[in-house]
Amino acid sequence: MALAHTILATLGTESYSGYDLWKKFSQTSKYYWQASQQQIYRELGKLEKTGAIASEIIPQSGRPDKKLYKITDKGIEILKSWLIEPNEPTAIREELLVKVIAAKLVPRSVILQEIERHQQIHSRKLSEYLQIEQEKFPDASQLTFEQKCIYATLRCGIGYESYRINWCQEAIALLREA
Amino acid sequence: MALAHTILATLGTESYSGYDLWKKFSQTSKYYWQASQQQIYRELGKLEKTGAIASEIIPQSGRPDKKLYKITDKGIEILKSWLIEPNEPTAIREELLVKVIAAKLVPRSVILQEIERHQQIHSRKLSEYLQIEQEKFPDASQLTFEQKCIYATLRCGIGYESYRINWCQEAIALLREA
DNA sequence: ATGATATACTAAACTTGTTGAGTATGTCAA
DNA sequence: TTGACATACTCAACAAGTTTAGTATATCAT
Repeated sequence: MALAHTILATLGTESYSGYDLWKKFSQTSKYYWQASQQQIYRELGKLEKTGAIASEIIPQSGRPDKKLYKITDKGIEILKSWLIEPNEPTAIREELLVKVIAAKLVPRSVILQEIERHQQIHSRKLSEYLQIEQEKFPDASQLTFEQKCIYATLRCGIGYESYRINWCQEAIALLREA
Repeated sequence: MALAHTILATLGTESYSGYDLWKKFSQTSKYYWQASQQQIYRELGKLEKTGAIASEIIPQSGRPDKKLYKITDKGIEILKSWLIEPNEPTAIREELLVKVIAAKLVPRSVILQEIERHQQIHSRKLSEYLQIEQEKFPDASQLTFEQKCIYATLRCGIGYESYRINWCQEAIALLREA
């Protein structure tokens, strides 16, 4: 459901082609929504059928033609009515914790190393996000409302990675003891 | 993929019927995996077909018969080989953040109230988890390895809810300012 | 000149997650 | 005695997410 709304929200600010949307999702939108190229193209097709977005073919020389999508008035209405509906918090599905539950079946080092590996992945993401924060949001008090909204999603990403790192450290300490 | 492994991991300790597994998932397993009754029954059917689990029908008087499932040697092997494979961290899909990105389309109070609502939901879960911690894990140093593994998943749940509450507070403060 | 990478999109099979209906029995409270 | 709730399971349709393959052109490094 929400991929459609994420696309509508992104097209609310600016027009994008499917390919550009995918790049946007791989870069800026990754703090809150992850989607593959295929998913985005399929969703764009559906959204165009319902009339929430409209496309225009942009011919390009030397490159394949582009389909530039923009949101329609109907799309904005769909987005607005979704915004005022409450939604449930995300369901938790954490593979790493399933592994922890089944840990006794394999040598202890297997799980400990996997937790450490995850910690490193999250550490790398955290430093990336902190760098973006320094570069793009050096002074939060100077931001417009729209910029604050984007900054809030970055802060959520920072909080998430920090929480993951902390848990990994705690779990390693807890499970390493004899 | 991982629902099958979560079921196998749960059946690794004790035999369960589909209904009991669902209750277990709604209670203890909820810190790391959420699944509906229908999903569990379907997955059990698949797992039995592949021979990872075996069922035994338990006749009951006054109640419908029970299908008690237990893990097979093949199931344990499947679980073990999954455990030693690395896995990627969970993809982030946070509807609330999509709403924050599109916030400018509706009055500011709409988003602020929704964030507050989420904060309350997470606060309720956090106090529930903290109470379970006090009751079941008063002294972490006294636990066996298996108990520590379960405790680690509870700590993850506590960390998650705390991170969500903190972010909600931060976001409300950030977005409330003029 | 060969392969890797980037642009730009389409198609389809498959798995996973959600939603709703249906079957059948028992307990407990209003 | 009627309805709500709990036990215990099956089936089916649909939406969302994953995986793989394909079309076509351009740049860049080895």
